[in-house]
Amino acid sequence: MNELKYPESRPCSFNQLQCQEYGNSDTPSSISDQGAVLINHSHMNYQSSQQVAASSMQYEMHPYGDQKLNADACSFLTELEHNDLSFFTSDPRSMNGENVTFEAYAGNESSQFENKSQDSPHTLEELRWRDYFRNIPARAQIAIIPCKVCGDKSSGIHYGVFACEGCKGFFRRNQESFHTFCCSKEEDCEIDRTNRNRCQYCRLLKCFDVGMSRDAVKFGRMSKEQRSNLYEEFLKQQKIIAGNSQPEPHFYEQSNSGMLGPACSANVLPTSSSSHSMVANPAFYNNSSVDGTPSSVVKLEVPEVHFPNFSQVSMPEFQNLPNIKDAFFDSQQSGCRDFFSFSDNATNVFSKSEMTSAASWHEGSSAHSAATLDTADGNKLHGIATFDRANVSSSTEVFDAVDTSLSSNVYTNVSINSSENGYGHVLSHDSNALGIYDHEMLGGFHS
Amino acid sequence: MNELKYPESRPCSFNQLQCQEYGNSDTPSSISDQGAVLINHSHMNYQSSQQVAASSMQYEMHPYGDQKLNADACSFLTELEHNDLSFFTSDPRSMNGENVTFEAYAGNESSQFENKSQDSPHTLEELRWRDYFRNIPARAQIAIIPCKVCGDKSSGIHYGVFACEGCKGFFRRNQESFHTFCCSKEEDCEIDRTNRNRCQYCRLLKCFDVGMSRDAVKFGRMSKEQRSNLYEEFLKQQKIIAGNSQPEPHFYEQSNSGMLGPACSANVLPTSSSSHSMVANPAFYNNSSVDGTPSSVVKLEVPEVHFPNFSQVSMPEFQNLPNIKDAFFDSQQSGCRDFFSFSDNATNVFSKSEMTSAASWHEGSSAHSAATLDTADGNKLHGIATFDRANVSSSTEVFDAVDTSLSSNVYTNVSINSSENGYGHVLSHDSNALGIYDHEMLGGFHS
DNA sequence: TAAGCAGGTCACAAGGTCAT
DNA sequence: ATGACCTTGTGACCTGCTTA
Ligand SMILES: [Zn+2]
Ligand SMILES: [Zn+2]
Ligand SMILES: [Zn+2]
Ligand SMILES: [Zn+2]
Repeated sequence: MNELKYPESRPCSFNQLQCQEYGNSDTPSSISDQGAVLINHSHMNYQSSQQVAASSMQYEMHPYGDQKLNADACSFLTELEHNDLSFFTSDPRSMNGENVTFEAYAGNESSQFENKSQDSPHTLEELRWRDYFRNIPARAQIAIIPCKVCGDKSSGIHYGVFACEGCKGFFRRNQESFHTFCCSKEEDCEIDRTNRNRCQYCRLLKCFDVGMSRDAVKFGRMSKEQRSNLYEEFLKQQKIIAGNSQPEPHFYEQSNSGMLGPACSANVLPTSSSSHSMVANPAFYNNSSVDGTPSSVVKLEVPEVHFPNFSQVSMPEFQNLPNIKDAFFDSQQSGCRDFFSFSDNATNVFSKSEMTSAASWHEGSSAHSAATLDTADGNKLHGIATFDRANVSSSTEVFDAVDTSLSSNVYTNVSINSSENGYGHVLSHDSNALGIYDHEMLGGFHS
Repeated sequence: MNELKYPESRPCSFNQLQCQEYGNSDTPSSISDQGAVLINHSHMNYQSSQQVAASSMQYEMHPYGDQKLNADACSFLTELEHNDLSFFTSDPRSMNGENVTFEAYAGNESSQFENKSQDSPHTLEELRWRDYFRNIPARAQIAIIPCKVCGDKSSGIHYGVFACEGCKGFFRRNQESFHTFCCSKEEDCEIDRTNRNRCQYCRLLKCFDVGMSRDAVKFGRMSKEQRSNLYEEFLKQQKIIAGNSQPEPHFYEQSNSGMLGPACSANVLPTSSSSHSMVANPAFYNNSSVDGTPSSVVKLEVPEVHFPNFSQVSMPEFQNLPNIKDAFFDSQQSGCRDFFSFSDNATNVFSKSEMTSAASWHEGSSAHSAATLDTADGNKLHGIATFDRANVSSSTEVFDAVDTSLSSNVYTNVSINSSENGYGHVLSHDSNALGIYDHEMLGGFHS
């Protein structure tokens, strides 16, 4: 039975946790004769603790300046094997609630997350990839990063460390008042989400071990560099998640409708229209009776999955959701692989989802895009975005590359000529899908 | 326990501040009988809720509303004596990790620091001098100067004093509305970057103590005097930083090679090559046996000074230094004076160093530059930069003004046609110095 | 013009609350 | 005692006004 006690003195730096004196020592935890634990923590000042946190997160220097990288973002699009990409791009600066834009990047066939080297993030594709994910809001990225203490979903950087609400409160309480903890085992209890409350001693120990400290407190909003570091950590976590996922093979039929452009192995996805619900509707993909009769029907095995925070939300409702300012929905192509990330920018992020199918089409003044996704955790998601085509068309680059023929309601094999970042507002999934194409997509919601 | 109150009325009079004690004890750590550590944490009153008026502190009105800085101590620039300047210039926007650029200005021979007149700042020389130091971005100078309140990096003169963004905002908020703060200790809490948020009372107190006041607000751009004062403050800070290093005196020889252009009183600096170390190498200047035999030798007493953060760093190591993204190394010429500034952009800056000699030369695809510097505090620094000549040549302005003859391996007397600031990546000091010229230089490291 | 700061903004985290 | 949720101070960044 070991006892962990610590003093109540105010700015609790680590050196105050020492047993005999207040000077610093690098000595790790040791056990006294009586079994009481003497914990020696090295003093951490503001900077050093930041560095510890950073190093523990394996931060790498950002390899490129923030602004310069978008320049040639889409230069490789001409190399696309499948050029039947349909998307809209516009200058994000011209974005607003009404102005719906859509962006697509093309890359190579390799999966951005699975295949990229952790150490050499200097390929153009990876740079583009990173540039993309910077647009995922910090809160969503933070939620992906586990608590350094217990592995639960972190809620931010607390006392210098990514930590969950629980560990944050636990650490705070133990900073505020006097406590004496004991470990009934070997002082090496594993701390995870489920058992973090079983041993306060080891939990507090771990809090210190991972670097939690009042001296590491950082107020105010993140600097750009910190934001970049957060992004790096997020990326790292994405890779881990992607590496663990075992998506099950799925079958779906692909058919050439003959309506699409020559280079497009087109498919027709008949859909039920006008559901005005944000919940994914498998019927959307299975229904074959639509006005525009497809030449062939694609069947997709699709579980019904609700988009978190968007379930059962009609389009007008969606636009007025209090927590959602706007939504972005952009795509990134790398060969024929599809990749999709969806987030409500609050707590839930579905990233590293393989897109098994996607469709884009026009409908009067609207442009639509739909996708089916295999998420990293084995679920399937469906997303449909409707864009105000009139607004999109006002941003030049877009329709230069898009077949705007409404008569055919399909996209032809078009080349992309815009490299700007754009965001597409996801307004609803109500639409018809008349074409299918393979590409990588990324999508998310800004809140 | 003291309470600090002050009214909301705009010009917050100091004498309206009141203090009152309440709250927390400052119990230090204690050791239990069994040797277990008992650590007492005081409750930290994030926001004082219960305050009781008691003893009032009397503050006197701050005597100065406007912060008058020291008189300008500028040096005077004379006409050019030596035009044998060799350098590279390029648009910094074209810079990248591979693209090394280099820029030089000419100055006169008189010592900027030692010989300058304090009282008559209106000579042509002084004007030039001012024009010169204005080329050190004010923002960079400001960043060197610590916040008078907490010591953090200041962002400018706020409410009359150099202050960081945090203390600026803190003071503003407390001017805007009524607050009541309490100190849980002795009203003398130390305010630094780490703990500035632990006692609002003492922080505000210090704001006043250092002279922050709405009456001291200064609008608009800096006057010349203010700009000069900023520079003085900057220099002062530099000296403090530089004073922490204790370089030992060192010898080096200087010789006239006769290989340089007509207007250049050329010298040859034999060097040991390929040391690949960022530390200044006196042998570089002492060695007289080189391919290009010098015609005469000059002996100078030179202390060996290591560039902070770059000591003993080989070129490959340097490029992978965790804290350094890239480095800039640029020079600015004004007349024939040499000026050099070296910084890791974090904590250490060696600026206003007189360059007593400099050399540039080509070596295959590389361009090199070496310099010896008399720093403002009387030390001497040595720096050598190697640039990828191919990349430099791709940025136009550079070689227009440079003799690129590789056969002679020297620079001729060329005229400078670019005044832009350029940044060069310092990759190593490994090189041979075959030419010497006098010019002003600025160099530094981006981190 | 451009430089430079006051003030505003709002992303963030500390600390408080309270149902469990 | 815990932790999801809330309130509030903080400060990095931006905008607009002012002045050289
Ligand atoms: Zn946790
Ligand atoms: Zn335990
Ligand atoms: Zn400060
Ligand atoms: Zn205090």
